[in-house]
Amino acid sequence: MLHTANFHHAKEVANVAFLGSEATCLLGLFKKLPVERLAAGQSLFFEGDAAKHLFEVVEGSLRIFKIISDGRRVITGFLHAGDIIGVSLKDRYLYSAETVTDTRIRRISRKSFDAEVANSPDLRPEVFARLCDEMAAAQEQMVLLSRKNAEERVCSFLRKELLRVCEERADLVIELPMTRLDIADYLGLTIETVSRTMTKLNNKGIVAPAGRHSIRILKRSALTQLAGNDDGYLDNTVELAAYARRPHH
Amino acid sequence: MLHTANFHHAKEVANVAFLGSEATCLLGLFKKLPVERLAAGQSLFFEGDAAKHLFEVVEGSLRIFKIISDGRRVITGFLHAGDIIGVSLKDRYLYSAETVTDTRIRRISRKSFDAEVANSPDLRPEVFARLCDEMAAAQEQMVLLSRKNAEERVCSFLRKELLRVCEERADLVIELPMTRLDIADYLGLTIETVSRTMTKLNNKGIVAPAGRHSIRILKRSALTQLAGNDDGYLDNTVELAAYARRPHH
DNA sequence: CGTAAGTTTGACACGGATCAAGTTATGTGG
DNA sequence: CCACATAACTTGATCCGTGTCAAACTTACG
Repeated sequence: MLHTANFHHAKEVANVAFLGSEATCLLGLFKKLPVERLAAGQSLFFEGDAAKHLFEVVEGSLRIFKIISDGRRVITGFLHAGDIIGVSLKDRYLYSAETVTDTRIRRISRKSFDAEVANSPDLRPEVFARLCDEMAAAQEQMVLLSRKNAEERVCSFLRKELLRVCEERADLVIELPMTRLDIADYLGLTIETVSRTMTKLNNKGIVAPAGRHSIRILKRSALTQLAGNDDGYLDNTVELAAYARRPHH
Repeated sequence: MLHTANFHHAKEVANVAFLGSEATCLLGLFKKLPVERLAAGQSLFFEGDAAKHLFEVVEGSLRIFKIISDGRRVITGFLHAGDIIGVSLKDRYLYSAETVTDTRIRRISRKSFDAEVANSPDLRPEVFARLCDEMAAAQEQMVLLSRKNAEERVCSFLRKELLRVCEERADLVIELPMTRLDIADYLGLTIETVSRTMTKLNNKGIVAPAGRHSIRILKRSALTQLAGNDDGYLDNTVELAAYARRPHH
């Protein structure tokens, strides 16, 4: 089995049970741990490795992905500052993780993490909440991959990135640190289709180019519209009516 | 917001905190609760409803699904006896649930469930394990929807159903209680493509028809082969080598 | 036995993949 | 700081797998 190669191993300091840290949130568990730096394109761990650590993303972005036969890659998610990698894992990593940009992380052993969580009832709801959010995101992604066309996929992606950085802003320039290939492998498309779709959105005046790794959102509402309403219960009256009209069973 | 309409409401008996039940597994929490019966095609709850209950599937099968604009349906999973519905939920159901067959279920209020779990450290690892399994399944499904062709999808599905019922058997006739439309909406295909793919697998001598809701597996290994190895770390040497060969960043 | 729902099969269309070429960034060494 | 090399991206032409539309067939059930 593969090791976490290609990675500048930091010594595992102070990871062994400093119980009673009394952190009030999960990120608090990482606070006292040393920060490690990773250059862009480095591997953090591989799918199948023993899941010995959890990681806090302090700064930068990562991709997590799975590889199947003949080298097809599926990116199941991107991670950013404040995210924790590995909450939903048992003994093995279910995916590989690589940095997209230069990144700073902190790591905690699963052993310490589990011990802290077991000892602190306050933390359990947050672990649970993070798991649920991860699950909800996975389900939205299944919807996207199952039933959305290229334009809906790209708009969903841009909208998600937009919501992540600014809840309500007017400048509307978002950073997309990942490459087109990353986006394609995340959206279940090819790099060419992503590119063409971006061009189409330019032509429609919905977005405008702002450097290779940034994009300006001109019509936020159009983006939402074209994302193909997967907002679920916020307003699914229309969807459920259409569903009822559809012939099944 | 929609209510759990179309559903024969049972009175909510004995759901309020009978702490100290000392169940050693999650299913134990349901043991003393009354069984409810549902006919095929009944709704259990709708996406967006307040998630007041968790359900144990005692017997039968259910589908969980999301509906998006213009009525497109995505089935995110099927559930069977022994499964628990709603572990990964916070306040709202993220999907709708319907019975596929006549079904028997037990229900517990989320309040009781949470209280029992909070009070019993033994149960927490099982909650966590079920969440992780659900997450792992969701990721496999993302891989399937993102990068697999029709044949790989159908073979993956048949293989999954096969592994679910018999770990190692020779008779190899599996029940598929759901309709072709259900399978299609689960695999991100159309009913016609599912049908044609099944026919192709017949012609190849890999499966044989055994009634509308059953199928005989003739070549189990071929099925595994054609499923497009997403087995991850069990043997991903080949995949990783192919990935390394691929040009990126 | 008749009807309707579910499924299979066929003909054709189309969205996105593939193959190929050209263009624009990014980074590197002189 | 510029010239060059290379990676990343865009655009175009064509192909193919799956979707769509339509019809025939099968099964379940009243």
